[in-house]
Amino acid sequence: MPKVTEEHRVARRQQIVDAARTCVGEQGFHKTTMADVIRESGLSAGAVYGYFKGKDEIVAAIADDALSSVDLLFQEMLAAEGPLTPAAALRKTLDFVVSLAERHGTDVTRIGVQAWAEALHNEVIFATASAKYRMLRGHFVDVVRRAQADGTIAADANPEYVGQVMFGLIPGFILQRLILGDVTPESYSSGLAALLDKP
Amino acid sequence: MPKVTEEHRVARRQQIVDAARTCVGEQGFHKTTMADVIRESGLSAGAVYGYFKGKDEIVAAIADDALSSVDLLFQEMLAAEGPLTPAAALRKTLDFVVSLAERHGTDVTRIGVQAWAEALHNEVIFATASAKYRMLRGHFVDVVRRAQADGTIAADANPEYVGQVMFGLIPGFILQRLILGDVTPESYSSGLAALLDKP
Amino acid sequence: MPKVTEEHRVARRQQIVDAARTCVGEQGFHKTTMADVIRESGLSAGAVYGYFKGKDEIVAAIADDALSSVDLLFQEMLAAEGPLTPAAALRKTLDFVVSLAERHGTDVTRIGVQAWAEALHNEVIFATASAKYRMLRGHFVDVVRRAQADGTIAADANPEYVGQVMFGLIPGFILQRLILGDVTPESYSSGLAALLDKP
Amino acid sequence: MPKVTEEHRVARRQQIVDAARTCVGEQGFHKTTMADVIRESGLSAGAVYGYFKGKDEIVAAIADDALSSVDLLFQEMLAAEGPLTPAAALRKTLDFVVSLAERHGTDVTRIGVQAWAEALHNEVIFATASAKYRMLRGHFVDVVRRAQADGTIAADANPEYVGQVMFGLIPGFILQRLILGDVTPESYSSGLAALLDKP
DNA sequence: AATGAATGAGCGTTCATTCAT
DNA sequence: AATGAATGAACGCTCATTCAT
Repeated sequence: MPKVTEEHRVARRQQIVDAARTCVGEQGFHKTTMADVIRESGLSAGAVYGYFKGKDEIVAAIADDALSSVDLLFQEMLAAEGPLTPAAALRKTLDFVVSLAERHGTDVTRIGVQAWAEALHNEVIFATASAKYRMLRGHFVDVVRRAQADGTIAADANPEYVGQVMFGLIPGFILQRLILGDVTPESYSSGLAALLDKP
Repeated sequence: MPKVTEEHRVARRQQIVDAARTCVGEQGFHKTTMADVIRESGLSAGAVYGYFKGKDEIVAAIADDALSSVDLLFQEMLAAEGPLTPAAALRKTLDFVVSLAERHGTDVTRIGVQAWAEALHNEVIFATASAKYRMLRGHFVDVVRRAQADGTIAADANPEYVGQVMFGLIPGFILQRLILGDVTPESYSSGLAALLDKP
Repeated sequence: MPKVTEEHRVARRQQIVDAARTCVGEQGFHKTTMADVIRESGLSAGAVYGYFKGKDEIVAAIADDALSSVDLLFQEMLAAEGPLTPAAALRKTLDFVVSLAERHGTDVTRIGVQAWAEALHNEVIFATASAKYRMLRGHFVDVVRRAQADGTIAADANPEYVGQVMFGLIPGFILQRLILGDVTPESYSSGLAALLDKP
Repeated sequence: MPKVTEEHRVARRQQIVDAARTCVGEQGFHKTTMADVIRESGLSAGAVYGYFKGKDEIVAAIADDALSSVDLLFQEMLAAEGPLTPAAALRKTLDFVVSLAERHGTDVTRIGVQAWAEALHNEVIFATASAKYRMLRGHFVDVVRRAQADGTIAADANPEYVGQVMFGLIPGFILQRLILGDVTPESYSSGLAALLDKP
């Protein structure tokens, strides 16, 4: 039992998650078999089980990744002080979602949609989704609060509720992009602008 | 028990779909086994296979039902001539979604979310989802066109794009309701109103 | 429960056997399902079971028919008194086999081959095959005895043994015809003649 | 138990084929279930499916074995130069068939008869049977050609046709042995001799 | 006599996981 | 640490047969 560096372990783990993500992106959580993941990862069954207790743990790891990814944007976006209108925040988010979707070989948003469904029957993923989305929505609430400070949004509005709506626009964008294939950040943003700009 | 009426056949079929919906609502498409559906339906394996070619066909039937359900609202809503602001249409839709979710023993929106994920890897369900959602979104586009006629929305806006946004708000509502559990038609509508009413 | 004439019963029974023979000729005994037979016969499940106890009985009926068919020839062939050399008897038999095979829509010899296999694991069919083939072989033994009387065959030969050989040529003819497809009564007879006519 | 030698794999495969042959010999191809083969082999379901894609492949393997077995004799018989009369070749073949039948626990000729029936509805087995029997019959044709060189058989006879007859005697021997139970290489050979030796 | 919907045991096969090497 | 052959419970589905009508 030769000892192995921590780096090695991390790299191996990532190798497995990457393989699994590829499989899940192509076939979904349930059609993906451990044999698929093992083959794609280039490791042996025993090795994979040395890093993950079982399929559930791998699925949870992928779902976690996919669910977290949008959050990254906000860390830099909100760090930059200054005015950020809700419309601008949404536009940046949509652009980021698309860039995520087109990155790598696998469309992360497809994994995300899988995760939504999975969350309804899998406690671990439910907890992750719940936490990640509460945090993400919280960022939108922050944006709303800034907008209220700016006077862009009425001061007496409930910022939580406005945050629900802003956050709530994202899943619909992802879904239409995947299933109807005809939404773009431009079309969606301009549609929102038209709704906002009351004549 | 031969020589059975058409009604009987339809009832039996519904019995199976209902049983399957219950199972899928509780466990998801993939964890639901045919044995589950058979047990829940109270029929025998052979009987179930007399009405459906296989599991895929049952899954497609449930997904179809779930995906279609919201459309019903629009048939009456749009039939009523007269002014219908986008905000009002959305509010009515959300109320309807909640009433659907609370109807029966099974929350239809949970099936809907399953169907989104399934559509990404199942051609038949993809086609259904695509068709149903294009139609549903089309109804919102109609509402937008009326609003443009009324002057509620700028005449030079692209109604398709505005329709994308209105339709796009629904999945986010469903998802937050299921995963975060704190959105209501009231909160969501008032959040939207705050966003719309520019000071 | 209306009474039905005996003719009607016989006709119905034949209808079922014919349907079953067609199916078995196309798919073999085991791939043929009762549903196939029921569909092909144009009757209902209940009706079929009114005439036969079950699949085994139908299979036995078909096998019986197929196994019996060659015997018919001998009844007329032997009835005609006069010299009948073994070679001539065999030739007539082969011609008859071919005519049986090409009769109707179904090749009876294919059913026969099925029956050979089935006889090895099915007591009823074994008994039938055993009886029919013993009788058929007996006819050849009669031919041999006549040939011995004529001096065509040595008087001290065991006619049973010669009968084994003559009868034994038939399955090989049937098999080569079905699987190699290149034997004819002519080729086979002339091959036998060449073997017999020692230079 | 990883890292297994090629020998081990071959042995395991044989273990499965042997088990399957035993089952098929007792019950026939169709009554033999995978559960039977699995139980008889002493392996697990998964292990069996690691060596064969499915039941069809196992059936094909057994049929192939059974159909090939007689060919072995000819390789040594024909290797020995020198006169080999058709009658002698046939006698040797019959002896060999009987020795095959009595070898092991399973009578290979029973499997062979199954294979004949199966070939009529199974392309793979048809192809195997066709090839094996064409080759086997070819060996008899070689014997006939030698006999023509020796003057044992008329030079102007078609050796292919004589080969058909010689080969054609085997199935009839096998069948009578299995179904009538009263033929032996001795009785069959002496019957043939009586037919050949024209007074 | 005839119907055909219903039954349910049992089929062939898969796949997450283990453990001797 | 790593291997991969082996496990076996559980899956989706078929089909000979029955029986209320």
